[in-house]
Amino acid sequence: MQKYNFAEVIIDLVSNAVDRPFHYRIPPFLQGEIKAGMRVTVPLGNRRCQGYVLRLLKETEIETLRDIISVTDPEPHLTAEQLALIHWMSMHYYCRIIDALHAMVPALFRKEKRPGKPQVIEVTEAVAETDLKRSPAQKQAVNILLEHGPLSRVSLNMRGIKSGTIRNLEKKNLIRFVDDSSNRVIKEKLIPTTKPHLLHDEQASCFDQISVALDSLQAQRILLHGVTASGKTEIYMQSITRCLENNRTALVMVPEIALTPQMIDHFEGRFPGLVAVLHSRLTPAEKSRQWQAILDEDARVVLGARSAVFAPLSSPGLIIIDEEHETTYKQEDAPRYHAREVAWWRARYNRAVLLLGSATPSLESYYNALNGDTALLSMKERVTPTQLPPVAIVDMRRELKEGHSHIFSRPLLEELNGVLERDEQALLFINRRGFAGFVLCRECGFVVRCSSCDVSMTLHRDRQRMCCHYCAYEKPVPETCPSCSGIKIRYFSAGTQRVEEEVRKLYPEVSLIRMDRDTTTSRKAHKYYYHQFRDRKASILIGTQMIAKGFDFPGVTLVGVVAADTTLNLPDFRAPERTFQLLTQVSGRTARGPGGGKVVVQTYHPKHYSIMAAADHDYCTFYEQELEKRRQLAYPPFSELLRFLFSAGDEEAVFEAACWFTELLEPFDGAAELLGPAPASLYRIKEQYRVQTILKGEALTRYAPAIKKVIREYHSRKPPFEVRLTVDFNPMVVL
DNA sequence: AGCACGCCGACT
DNA sequence: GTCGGCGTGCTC
Repeated sequence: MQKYNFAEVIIDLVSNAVDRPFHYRIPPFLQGEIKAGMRVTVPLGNRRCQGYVLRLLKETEIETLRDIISVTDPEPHLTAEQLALIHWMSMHYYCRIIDALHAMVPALFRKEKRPGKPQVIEVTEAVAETDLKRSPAQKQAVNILLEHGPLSRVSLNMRGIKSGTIRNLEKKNLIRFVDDSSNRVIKEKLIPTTKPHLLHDEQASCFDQISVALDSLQAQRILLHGVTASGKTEIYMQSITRCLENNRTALVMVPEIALTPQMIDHFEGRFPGLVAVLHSRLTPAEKSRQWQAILDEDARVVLGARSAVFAPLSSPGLIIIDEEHETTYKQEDAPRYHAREVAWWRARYNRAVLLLGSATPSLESYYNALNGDTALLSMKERVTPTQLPPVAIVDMRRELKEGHSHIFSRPLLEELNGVLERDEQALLFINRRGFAGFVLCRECGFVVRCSSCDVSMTLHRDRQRMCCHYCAYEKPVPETCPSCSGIKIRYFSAGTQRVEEEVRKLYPEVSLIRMDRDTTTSRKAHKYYYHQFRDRKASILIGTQMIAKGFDFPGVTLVGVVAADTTLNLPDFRAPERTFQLLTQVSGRTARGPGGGKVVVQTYHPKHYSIMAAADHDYCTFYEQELEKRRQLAYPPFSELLRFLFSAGDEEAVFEAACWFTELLEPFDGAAELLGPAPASLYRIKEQYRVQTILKGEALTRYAPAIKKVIREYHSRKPPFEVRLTVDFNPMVVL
């Protein structure tokens, strides 16, 4: 048997130039010491670098080999699963190998020297004769240790013991650190502080089916489609319990915004001492410790946001993604992964169940459910029966025709007056995010669209042209409406500031709060306004996206959507889906109080299917229609998109680079559809011109190696382009 | 990334 | 005559 004399190493440097494995010789003194996944120090040029062993090799073609200098860890730093996932991500998301690795392991953990043996804390004999009445924190810590026996530092942290307390106890010689001799299986019984709730019929039937899946030990994907407040969280928790009983671990993902202290308490209450929490507010040291706890199997349940999808749980049996349709699960910079896709990869690798929960599932997940790739479970009842609010659609064309051209329609004003008279509260919602200009006829609602891509065309004011940023088709700006010949066809814009001004004009005495990116730069400000409004210090809250999610104010009896059209006419093929989800979400912001509530939606497209379906709370009709449209135009989920975005300050250079690159892609035209290069809808952002090319087709991953080659060619072109290229697989927004 | 190699302007 | 500017190219 030939020996592994060589190692394939990826260098820990973020650069396109070293985004490939390097081969090194394993010197005799390291023979048998080195395993895949270990960190090593290797010579590169005239210096030493950290690297990661991807795999061991028996032979290599490379002739100019150098020796590995040293190994960093006694045990592999990366698991076999992580190594495989890194490879998959670099192909699937067209990112550097090192970017995939960096996304997967917390920065500090990568740099730290790993402790040789895990240590646990035990009480010393001195505890018996020490009075801790005056230090309750220390007393609590000692009590926990007496009850459970020796515990690791993180285990104590997970039970609310601060690091300072541990330090003080050590100083007093009341505790000591010893090597951990236990075998770290579950060694404690679950003593939940919150009891499982009794499930109602629908919940019980869903839970039964999830249980069957969990017990089957096969990879399965389940979509739990449950209306708001139908009790999904309780199902999650009981499923986790089931999973732990099978001696496996569980991962729960929620959108960052939903990861509140209450949410964490909820899970820690049910699974005391077993929950690791991963989110962006942890300090690097805390994050690193949580990571170690997961590796040591101290934590058996992980709760976290997007990046928690990489949590190094040894044998996950259940991965839950709550609010699976949320776009925050897609990472917006390299590696541009989607947590739902990574989670499914991991579920397959580990033969685990992937449970996707949502009141408004993504088209992708719904489609998978329809064609049988995903099991579909539905819950239509709310736990506490409250009616979904009536939604009134206001036709803004008619308002105009009847001489009312104000941004607030008469029905909305009427409702607003009522709310203020009764001393209740209202939310006024205006979408501005990713705003791109479109042209709309105020008389008939007509919007200029591209006939082949079915997205709104973008107005380019400087050249006075309409442009489709998918296929680059152009035409002049119409002076009269092509549909009704009206003359009130113009650039459509709306903003929170404008809404605020108008409200102040109408109701000078009423106190109001505006929340958008301008007024809530700090997290503190966000919290402050939230509490101000909840404590009824203001009657009207005006805001963007950020007030659509997770805000529950019992005082709110009216939600006004000032301009549904801004979302609906975004030049993006997902615009109807986003509109439907948004309207459904904002509707959920009311009617939770005892008196119920109302929703008023203002639009120039009162008959649009996504608006009508949202108003009727009719999910199926919406999905059917939207899926049919996607099928006709071959958009996801019927295809995959690969977006190449070129950006630089020099307009000409951007086009030159984009054209050069797109020509290299031409061999794929036919196997897939090649669109562009075309100016991006948001053509200039921060002085940067943006041009894009889109590749649209099925199973694009087949071409990944060839496309990667083209990307590499672009980066190594001489003379080089001073134009940034970003590649995004299935982008969430194409603006 | 980081560092050497390399070929043109103002200094002891 | 040399010191040093940063453009280009490479690292198993």
